[in-house]
Amino acid sequence: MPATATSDTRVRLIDAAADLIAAAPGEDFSLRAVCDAVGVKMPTLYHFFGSKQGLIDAVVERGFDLYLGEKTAMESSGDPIQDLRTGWDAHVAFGLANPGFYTLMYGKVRPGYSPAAQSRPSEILLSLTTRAADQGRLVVPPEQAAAHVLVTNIGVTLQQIILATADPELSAAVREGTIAAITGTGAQQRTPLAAAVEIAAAHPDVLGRAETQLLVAWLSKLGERTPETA
Amino acid sequence: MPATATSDTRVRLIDAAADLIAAAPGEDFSLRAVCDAVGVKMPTLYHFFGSKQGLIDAVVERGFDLYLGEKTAMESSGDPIQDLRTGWDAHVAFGLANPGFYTLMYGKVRPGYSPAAQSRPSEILLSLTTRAADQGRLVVPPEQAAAHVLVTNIGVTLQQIILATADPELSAAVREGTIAAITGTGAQQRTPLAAAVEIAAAHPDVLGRAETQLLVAWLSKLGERTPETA
DNA sequence: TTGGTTGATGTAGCGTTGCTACATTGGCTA
DNA sequence: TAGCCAATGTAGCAACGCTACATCAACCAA
Repeated sequence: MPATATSDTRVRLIDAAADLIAAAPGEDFSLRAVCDAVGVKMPTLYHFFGSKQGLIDAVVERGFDLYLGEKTAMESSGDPIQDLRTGWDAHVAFGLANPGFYTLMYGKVRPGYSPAAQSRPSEILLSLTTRAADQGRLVVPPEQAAAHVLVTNIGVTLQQIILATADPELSAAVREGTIAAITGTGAQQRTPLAAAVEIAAAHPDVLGRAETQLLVAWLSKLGERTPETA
Repeated sequence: MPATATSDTRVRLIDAAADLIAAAPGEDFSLRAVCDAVGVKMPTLYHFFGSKQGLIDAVVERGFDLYLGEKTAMESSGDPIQDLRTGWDAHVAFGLANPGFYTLMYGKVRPGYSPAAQSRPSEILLSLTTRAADQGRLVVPPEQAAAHVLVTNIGVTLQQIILATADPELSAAVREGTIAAITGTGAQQRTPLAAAVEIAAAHPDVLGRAETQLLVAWLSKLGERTPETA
């Protein structure tokens, strides 16, 4: 009797499937259980989704919508590397909060297959590494940096889902290790600020004399106020 | 009529299952297909393995036997960190060569479940990090170092299985990034200018946001025009 | 009004799946 | 020789993904 907006039934089927998946992440689920939950017979489901994989695809799409909805809610800090950090933590947090969605989005291991919607967050990631590269802060191409971040971020998230335990210490360690690897930042023995001052002073023509003088002053101030970088 | 050694049928069932799994890694497989391949009926399979999961467990066990057989074939270099590198590469190589086994061993994501046999390679890994820690070469506890290595190693392997493409460059980058993270030996490959950018961007409050942005731009320009400093 | 098209749903049933109750066989041992 | 037990077959169950077909309501053109 109903038929409210643009196919309410379709949405309810996706919701029911997502609920069943969330109740048993990583496990299989029955289409008949989905239909029973909505109060509809199987041909209706097949009318909308064509196959079980079609329904799963729709659920995955919704998962990425949810994920990106949370992610775009946080504004950029202006620093791409810092954005990488908050993006990493958001990724892990989403996986732990939604293991059902996450295992479908990133936990299905089959050669040659990955959900099309994966490209959406991947492009955001790539834009961040590209900005970092434009600022000369990467020691690897932005594509490889993005792949490096994605692969380790997924690995650390899947592991925590399997253990059913959040391990923020491990996540932070892998995160910082990854960022250090793509930026070339490691344990320092000499202060790079002093070295940067030398380079600038040796090439006053590149920026102009006044700008160089100001740059040197700023670098010195930075060195005084950030003693941990020495 | 046969009945050669200690249950030949059991071994042949495992072999047939492994073949089917290898033919379609990550996909499901049918017990009847396994039985047909061996020329036996289902109750025989159930006599030996009790359930489908029982058969899968046996296949996984064989997968770890295979993996550890390859792994223990390579002798120790004497240096635990170097052993970590060769162990990493052996792990990735095994996953790429045996995606069917590997997805069962490390690719099944279900909260609270992981194959018992996983502990065998994990203990080898932990003994390596423990030796490294005894030599004072780790900046984190050996348990966290082992977890860090395992998680990134699995992540990089699963990704390459999904893409059905070996990416030795990415694998090596993640490997070295991970080792640098647990040993604290940062790759000193980047220029002091990039390091200065890093410090400035991490402390935008010292100079102010606009000034920091200008400073970053100047340092980047300086880097482009003074290639000899790289 | 009429008649046809289209989307949405139900009835019924197909073949396959994991699994099992039960019967049968064959070799080993008491 | 008698009995036990591991190994295997026969037959079938319930649940699964999927589909041919019919039905019904809504819309739209003649």
